[in-house]
Amino acid sequence: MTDTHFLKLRVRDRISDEEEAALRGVLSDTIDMPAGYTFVHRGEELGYSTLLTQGLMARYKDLSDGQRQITHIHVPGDFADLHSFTLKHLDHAVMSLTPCRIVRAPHERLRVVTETMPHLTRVLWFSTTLDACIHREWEVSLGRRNALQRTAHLLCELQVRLGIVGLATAAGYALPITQTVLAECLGLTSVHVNRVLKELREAGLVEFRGGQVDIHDLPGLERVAEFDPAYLYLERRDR
Amino acid sequence: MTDTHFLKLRVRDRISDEEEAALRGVLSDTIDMPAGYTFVHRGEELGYSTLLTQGLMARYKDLSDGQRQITHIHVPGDFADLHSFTLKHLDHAVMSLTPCRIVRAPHERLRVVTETMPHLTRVLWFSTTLDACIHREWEVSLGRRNALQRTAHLLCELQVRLGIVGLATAAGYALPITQTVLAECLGLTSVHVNRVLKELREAGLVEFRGGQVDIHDLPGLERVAEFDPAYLYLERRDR
DNA sequence: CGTCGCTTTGACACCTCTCAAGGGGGGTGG
DNA sequence: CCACCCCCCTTGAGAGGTGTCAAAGCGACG
Repeated sequence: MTDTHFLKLRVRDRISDEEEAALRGVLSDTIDMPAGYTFVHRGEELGYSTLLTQGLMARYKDLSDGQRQITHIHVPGDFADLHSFTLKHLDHAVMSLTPCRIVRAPHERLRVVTETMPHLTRVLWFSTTLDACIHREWEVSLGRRNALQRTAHLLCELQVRLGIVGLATAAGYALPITQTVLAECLGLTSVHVNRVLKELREAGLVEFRGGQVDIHDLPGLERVAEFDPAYLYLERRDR
Repeated sequence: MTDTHFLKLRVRDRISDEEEAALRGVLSDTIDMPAGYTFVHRGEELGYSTLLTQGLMARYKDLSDGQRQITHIHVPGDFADLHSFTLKHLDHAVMSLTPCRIVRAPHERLRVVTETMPHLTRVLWFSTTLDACIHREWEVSLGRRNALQRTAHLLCELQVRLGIVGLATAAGYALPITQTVLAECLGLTSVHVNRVLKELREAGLVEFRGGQVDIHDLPGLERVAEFDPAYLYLERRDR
């Protein structure tokens, strides 16, 4: 069930059998949780990182006036909080957006990896820098793209990221979240997201309904978003 | 001249003499460059990372319509592109905002560190995850804070980050950039940044003029920004 | 069959952008 | 030494994108 993670890693690097075994050895308990459950609170001391194997999760920050900004969406195969290994406690919270299955990776075991397996350590390090690449692209969206482009861009990103782990095709993917959650990713209100989705639908590009994204015109969608997947580092390299 | 970097590291962790020596050994040539010089282009293959010792730099992405989003500002002591060690090539460009002095850290030397010095490796890894923390806070600003709060927040962040390396006090700091650059950080137009700065000035909070930030009311400014420096991880911990 | 959460739509407000013009300061060349 | 120029800052007027408020529709579920 952790195969999605190795799928994701192997898109970007060569992972030896020994490394795969070591990484599997890092993992401990499997836990299931319902949707909408905040299982890492801001500032909380963490002794393990969380590998997501099923479902969608989000990193988010709350503001004093009740607003919320989601800073990252996690798909199966992602370490949701590998960065807590170096940070110790997080500057944000992490919640499940759908029912999720996770596997824990205790930090003391990760530490052993970093002390014995340099290449695998670089692969894990890369994984956190890849998260940062996505953060930067979201900054660009939030800062410079209008609501339509921004929404289209997120849908394109998720198509690629879910596609890597076999959960999306060019025709679409399951995205069982509400328009309100989408709005919290996009720095918009749910009312406006609704209007934008209508516009994308009427343009014949993509339809988001009932937790399902149906892509009718992927090139068209990517054109609207000016989507360039380079920031997702899909090519295989040695780290 | 690389002392600012060790100042920054030592705020967050214990660095042994041996580790300091190893890190100094990683560094090679010192280079000076003028303001406004893009010295890392998007997608370019990189064989070294860049430690900034003097001046300000920015990571940015250009959009097809000529807009630009700055995703991060670097202050002295920062590795501007340590993440290129694991990424190999960057998804964004890096430029000098002011005249800068940098020191290069060849990747093959960094690799030796990651194969022999686990703790120092984690410290370097931490440094890239700290960048990601700042990216996330910028996402929150860009997505949820209005122009006034957003501007105030950036000025607070720079006060702290420059303060760590002795380049800011509670009374202010040098910030020799234009309002246009500020706008490219904040996802605004320079015209609107100008209006916001006027509002902050007339509220008696802060004055930005001639490349100098004069803070007249730091608590007031932090209140407007709802600034909480937790995301900058100012406490010392073992990584 | 009622309730509750999510979606959808409309009218209007407001924040930020766009376009435009003028002012100021520093550098450069005559 | 002065004049000019260029870049940046400043301000105004109007436009437009997104938010706010409100109400109705819809579907899942008990």
